[in-house]
Amino acid sequence: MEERQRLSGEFFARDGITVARELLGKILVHETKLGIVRGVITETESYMGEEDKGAHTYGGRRTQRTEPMYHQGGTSYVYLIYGMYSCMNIAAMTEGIPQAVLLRKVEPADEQSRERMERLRLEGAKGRQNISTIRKHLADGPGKLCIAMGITRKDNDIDMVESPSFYVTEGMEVLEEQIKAGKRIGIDYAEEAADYLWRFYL
DNA sequence: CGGCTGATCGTG
DNA sequence: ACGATCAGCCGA
Repeated sequence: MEERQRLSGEFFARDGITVARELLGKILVHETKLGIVRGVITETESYMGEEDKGAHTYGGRRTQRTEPMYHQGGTSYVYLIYGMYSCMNIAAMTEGIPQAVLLRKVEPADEQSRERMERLRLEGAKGRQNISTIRKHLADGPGKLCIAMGITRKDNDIDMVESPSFYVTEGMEVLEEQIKAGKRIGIDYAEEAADYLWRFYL
């Protein structure tokens, strides 16, 4: 298989909106218990530091949980949501500036990845869902994305610029006009910030 | 397809 | 107590 170039520290050292837009079409790579799984990123959201009412770091909340958001661009931030799902983010900017990009959706990058993602999702669903439902909604949400790519909180606070098993590579070319924007999901409490068009998708 | 709701637990 | 969610169930 053709090896693609890994994204550099410079890529992630930019603001969270630029990184969220530029991540579309790139390939998230994770070594799982079933082997390597590759997913093309097709939906992201930006969380913009201490001023963003929708962000965990709003008001400068630097706690054990939010610490990875403060780390250098390219650091993973994986947290537990609603008691049972994980959300996967990648920090943007530099140490001390807590911007991050939530990964909301991926598509399998190849057939082997598709098979592995289906198996991981079947396992994660514990028999509550049939294979056709899983195929239709393989990784189309932050929780499902994490299950499909085998991402857990063990993968929190990883330097994705250096890690041998968790990183992002170049992928498909994306033109500006292919990028759509909308309101972020699930942050109705964030007042005016709930209306910012900081969700990006293809 | 759209709206509503229970599940479940680490964090502050 | 409270979620950067999901899946099942309902009605259209």
